[in-house]
Amino acid sequence: MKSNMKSVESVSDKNYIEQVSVECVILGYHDKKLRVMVPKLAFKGDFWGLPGGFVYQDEDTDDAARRILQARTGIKDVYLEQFQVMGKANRNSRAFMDRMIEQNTELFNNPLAEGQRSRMDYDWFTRRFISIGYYALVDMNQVIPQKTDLDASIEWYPVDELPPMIMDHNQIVANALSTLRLTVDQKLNAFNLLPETFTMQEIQDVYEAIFDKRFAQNNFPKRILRLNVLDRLEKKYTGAANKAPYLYRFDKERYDRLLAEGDYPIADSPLPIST
Amino acid sequence: MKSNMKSVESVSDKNYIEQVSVECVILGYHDKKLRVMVPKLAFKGDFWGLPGGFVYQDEDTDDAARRILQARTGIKDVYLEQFQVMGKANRNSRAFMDRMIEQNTELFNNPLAEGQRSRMDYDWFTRRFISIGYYALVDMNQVIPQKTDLDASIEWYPVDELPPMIMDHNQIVANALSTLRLTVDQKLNAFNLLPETFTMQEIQDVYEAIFDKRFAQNNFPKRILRLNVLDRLEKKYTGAANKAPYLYRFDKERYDRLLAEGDYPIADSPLPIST
DNA sequence: TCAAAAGTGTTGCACCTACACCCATGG
DNA sequence: CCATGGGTGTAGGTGCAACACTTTTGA
Repeated sequence: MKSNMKSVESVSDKNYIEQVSVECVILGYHDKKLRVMVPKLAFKGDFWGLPGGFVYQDEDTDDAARRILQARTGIKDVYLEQFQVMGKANRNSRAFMDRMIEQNTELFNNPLAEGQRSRMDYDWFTRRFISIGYYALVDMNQVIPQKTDLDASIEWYPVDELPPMIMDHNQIVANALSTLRLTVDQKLNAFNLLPETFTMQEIQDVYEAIFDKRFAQNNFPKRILRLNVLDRLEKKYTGAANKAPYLYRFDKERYDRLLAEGDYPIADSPLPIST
Repeated sequence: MKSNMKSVESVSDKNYIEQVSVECVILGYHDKKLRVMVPKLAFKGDFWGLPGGFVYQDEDTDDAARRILQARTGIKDVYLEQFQVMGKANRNSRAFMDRMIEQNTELFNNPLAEGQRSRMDYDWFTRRFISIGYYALVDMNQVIPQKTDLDASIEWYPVDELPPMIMDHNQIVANALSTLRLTVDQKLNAFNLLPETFTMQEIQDVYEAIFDKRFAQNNFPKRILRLNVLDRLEKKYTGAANKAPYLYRFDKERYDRLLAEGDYPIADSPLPIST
């Protein structure tokens, strides 16, 4: 495992927790579609895989996810939720690694490669891993996908047009979406997909993208304003030949306060807004 | 770590995945209350802790949870859901272990104890652990709590009268309940808390226990029958001086079929029933 | 005949859907 | 003054909460 592996070489010495990994589903929104940031690996053979990594001994798993996200998104404060553990005994990267090595023999059969270390890294990587799935919600306007030196490319793919990914990564994305749909009414986290301020139509479009379903245009504002967590700001003059829409901002402090005061007992909050 | 530790001695040789544990919240229902099965440890000092354990290299995490559950409940087929990962870097049992050893010096300062192994086990146990939380839903009528040789007692506690447990275990129970409340309408798993057949009043009582909230008596049957997953059986003559209620059975096959056919897209299923 | 609990019907309210209509803006 | 899209109002339907009522059973 030469050159390209250099950046993660001696991975077995890195003071990681063994056999535990973190996988990140980075979700963004643009042009009425939810999108996932997916890197393509810098090897021959068209391998796509979710951004992932390992957990240092002295690091919260949340912080590990944040570190991995920052490398690809460049931003530090990311909305993050842990949503699932992949814990199957036969869950390992051996099939993928073998396919990958087979199609990149010139890299891996190099007699100059540090044979011992390669073997150790191969064994380390292909053990059974318990993987913790996180999803992140980011404002695509603030993020320029950053290639690491393991990536051939890194791009946003609409959730319904994902490339075939390695291992169980397509399934992981599907699970992340299910969880988002199930919990968005409790967590009110969809706003993280938009800029600081947004119009009513934009947030409605986001909800419609999340649920792949249209909502009534007159009720949506009523329902979402009833939550009492949006501030209405000045109007947004776009230069278009129509009425200027109002801008809104999600007041996270107010939401947290309502939660803390117990006025929002999760079981009977003034939700759902997504029915 | 003598005598009582014998049953888990040489834990470091057991081919477990390192620094990963599983904690189980075993939920039952009786007398209008949700209850949790909580063992009390067989040491001086009143230590309660959730049933937990470790994951073998060749074992699914789900199966590890099942194995741990079977030891305490005696039953093999248990409804199980993974709901959270505790991943804080400072999450370890050192504070608990030190308190426990302090109050049980006669066991741990015994010069006959195998000093080396004790030390190794102490170090193994008190490392930082990433813990996977599962909750189980069981029919209390089918379960007799089984003490393992680590338990002084094992009992059902109402969720609102739990003893103070070690580490973050009280918080884990709270999170399990939040998850149950959030997902019960999608998973329709509350039936696992009752026997095979049950009356309408019983399942309503279960929902009321889960949500700590009353539901309208006339609407509840309508809503839950609308789901089209309950079979109405013969009446149940109890000998009581009142009308005999019908018995119902949850038809899991029908539910699975509806899910598989896509008639129940999770996002807009004919739910919720718990509003 | 009565008490107890199961089960059903009625009324009012809240919210949702569908549709129509008004408003602000720039050309 | 018109086209465009934001924003709001109305009418009909559905479902839920509260309450009252009927039914079934054993004593």
